[in-house]
Amino acid sequence: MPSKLTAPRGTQDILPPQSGAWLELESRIHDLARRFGYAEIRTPVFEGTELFVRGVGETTDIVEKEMYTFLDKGERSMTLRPEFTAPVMRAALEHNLFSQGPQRLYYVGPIFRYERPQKGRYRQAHQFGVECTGFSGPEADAEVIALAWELVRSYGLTDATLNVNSIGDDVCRPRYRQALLEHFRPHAAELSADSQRRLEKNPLRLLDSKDERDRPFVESAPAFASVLCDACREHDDALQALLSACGIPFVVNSRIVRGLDYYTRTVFEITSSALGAQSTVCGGGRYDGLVKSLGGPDVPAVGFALGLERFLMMAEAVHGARVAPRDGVQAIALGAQARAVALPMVMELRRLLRAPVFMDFDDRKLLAHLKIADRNKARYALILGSDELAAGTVVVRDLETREDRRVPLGRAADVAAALGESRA
RNA sequence: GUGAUCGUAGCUCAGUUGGUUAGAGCGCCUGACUGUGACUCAGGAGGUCGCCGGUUCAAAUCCGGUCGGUCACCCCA
Repeated sequence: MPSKLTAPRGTQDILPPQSGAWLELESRIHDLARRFGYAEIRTPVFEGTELFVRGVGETTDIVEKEMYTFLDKGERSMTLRPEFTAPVMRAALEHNLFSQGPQRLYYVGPIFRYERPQKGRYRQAHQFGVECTGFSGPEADAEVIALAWELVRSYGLTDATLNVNSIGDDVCRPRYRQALLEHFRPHAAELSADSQRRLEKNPLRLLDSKDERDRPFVESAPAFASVLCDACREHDDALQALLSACGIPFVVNSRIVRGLDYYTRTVFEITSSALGAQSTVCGGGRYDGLVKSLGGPDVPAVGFALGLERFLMMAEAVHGARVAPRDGVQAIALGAQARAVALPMVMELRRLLRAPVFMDFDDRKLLAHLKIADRNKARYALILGSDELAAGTVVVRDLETREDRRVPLGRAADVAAALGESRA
């Protein structure tokens, strides 16, 4: 292919019929969130860079090397959002939402990360996520997890696994860190180069290393559960009991640590074998310190982000590409005169019917028009030629049963009724 | 950022040790069929062989670079 204009690396165009799957997912997301009592929030696609540096964490990979940052014409450093949590908290803070009690917010939209693309990973990706603020108890954790799981469940994604873990709080995390250091340090020389580097910086990260050399040490590492403080222990136990009571299947996975700095206590991931190496479709947890660190009140929060591209990949792996059922009407008018009569009726039908009404304006033979109807997966064809015009009728052909019916050409409502699909 | 691998019609791919005008299937258009679709048959359109440079009498084919796709590492949705 000649190197003409192409979509930037790591981005993709979503064309029909794939865009149909997106539309359906998004509409189910809005419906699901609404039923859980969450309201949508929309924030700018770019923000001042400082927000992400403070909100996501200065030493995280996202901030260190994955952000699309640029100077605007006023010399301000701006960044395309690499995630939603910091912007949502910023907006909530800016508009004083926290002084109005607990908030249940959700978002859907694109995020940007400058990474090498691979399966399930893009430079522009789309996320659905929720943020539940103002509740410090495990019920909020359970609610948020239940919401994410409900989406997975409603799609029948049977190969998904919910992994839950606790990474403690200010009291016990330092203790755990210490325990890990003591565990790994004696074997430092035997660890992978990456892990040696991570050891002093962030020993928690060693736990999700995929390197074979690290495996034996990771497996024998102490679980966070062994050093959890009483408060965190209680929170975690209660969460697990709630999940069980709600009939949500989960596994406790002590290797789930999450990469963003702001998490406290509960962390969880929904993973699937259908996604290749990027096996996480949804990740989230509690981040009680985030709002305060952004200069706001001490408000607890839980949330998650779910990758739409990855979710759709899972859905396709389980269900295959969907075959759309026949739906709608193809209006076929033969000749200019017939078109002039048909067009107003088509417009009227588009008001009366819920299903799509297709019409091609080219001068073609009936045969060609029927082929187009077939390609459009129309259920009915409305045929208006010179014979019909003279008789004041229109032929309604059921493209599935191949039955023809003649109905009077008078009112579109009669035609709609003949199609038996008029809108309530 | 690192590594592997691949770039030939809209799509999926052939193309023999470098050798004339680069092929197939699907899709698209037209016709067989004055007005009744998934089948059939016959035609047709569509390609600077990703791009740039090199080797050669000769490059889709060999070499180098570059861009892009894919997969993995890192990290994450």
